Amino acid sequence: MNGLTISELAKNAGVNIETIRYYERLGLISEPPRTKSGYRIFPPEVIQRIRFIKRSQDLGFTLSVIKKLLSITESESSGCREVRLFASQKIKEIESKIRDLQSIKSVLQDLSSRCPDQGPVHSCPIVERLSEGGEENG
Amino acid sequence: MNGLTISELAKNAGVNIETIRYYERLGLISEPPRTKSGYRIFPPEVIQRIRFIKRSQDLGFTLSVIKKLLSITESESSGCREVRLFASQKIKEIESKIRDLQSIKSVLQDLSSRCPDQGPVHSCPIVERLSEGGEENG
DNA sequence: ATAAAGTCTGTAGTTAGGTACGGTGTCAAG
DNA sequence: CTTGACACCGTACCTAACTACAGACTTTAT
Repeated sequence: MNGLTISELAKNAGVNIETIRYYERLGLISEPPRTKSGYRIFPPEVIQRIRFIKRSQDLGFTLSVIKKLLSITESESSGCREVRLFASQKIKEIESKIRDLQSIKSVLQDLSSRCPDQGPVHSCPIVERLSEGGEENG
Repeated sequence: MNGLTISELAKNAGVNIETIRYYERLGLISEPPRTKSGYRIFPPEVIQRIRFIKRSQDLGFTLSVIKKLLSITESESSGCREVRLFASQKIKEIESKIRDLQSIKSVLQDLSSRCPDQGPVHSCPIVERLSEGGEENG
């Protein structure tokens, strides 16, 4: 039998042992067969599966999204379209996050540029802005 | 005495009561005086302080950074320079985050553009990329 | 006087993605 | 047969920033 113990799998996939058991609990990898004494024996293709998970995380997918993604790639009935849908949704999310960050950045840059970089803090426009906020008063 | 109860403060500052007690535990606001029966009585300026905290969060500062920021704005000896340092550090962080997101986005866009949006998943470039990764093989 | 609303404390739960530990059982080498 | 490495399970811990709850006490309104 050409299976891997949990630590062999961990080494091959580049993750912690506990992470594997965690993924199993979450249903990201299926429960492997066990030896008569209860040790997990993983089929080698689980290495690829864990790498898939890790690469997907790098692209900003959460584990719950990855779980769905995996089930799509496994089901025979579904195809490219659904996967592409995931991707385009994620692109939208990323774009919106970038916009948020850019507007925060320009606020900070504006404040910084008006800060004399010397003198007491009570004349600092950054602090003023944080202290007083915009126009709103409730 | 013109103090606020915790719920008055919460309403004025736009936060939850529990959040106020949480900030107190973290040392973001100082322990207020109490009535003889133990109720907190907040000086009105705490409203501004909590708003300061909230606005700083909006700009991406964590509570621990905000705590330092608050101590700077309170100390007489320190000034603009330190505050500006915080801001420019945060700008750098934001820029790096934007770069990360942009590179993730272009990977996804590239994959999406090569996806035929039909057909089975085993011919989908997105899935292929996730399954096989780049060149590395360990 | 009594009920409703407010406050107190300490602790536990939440989300996300793990990591660590304690106590026990198992496998391979010498 | 003993030692050491490995594995098992369940649970607790971690960061971050809250949020909720139980059970007791206080204040306010009627």
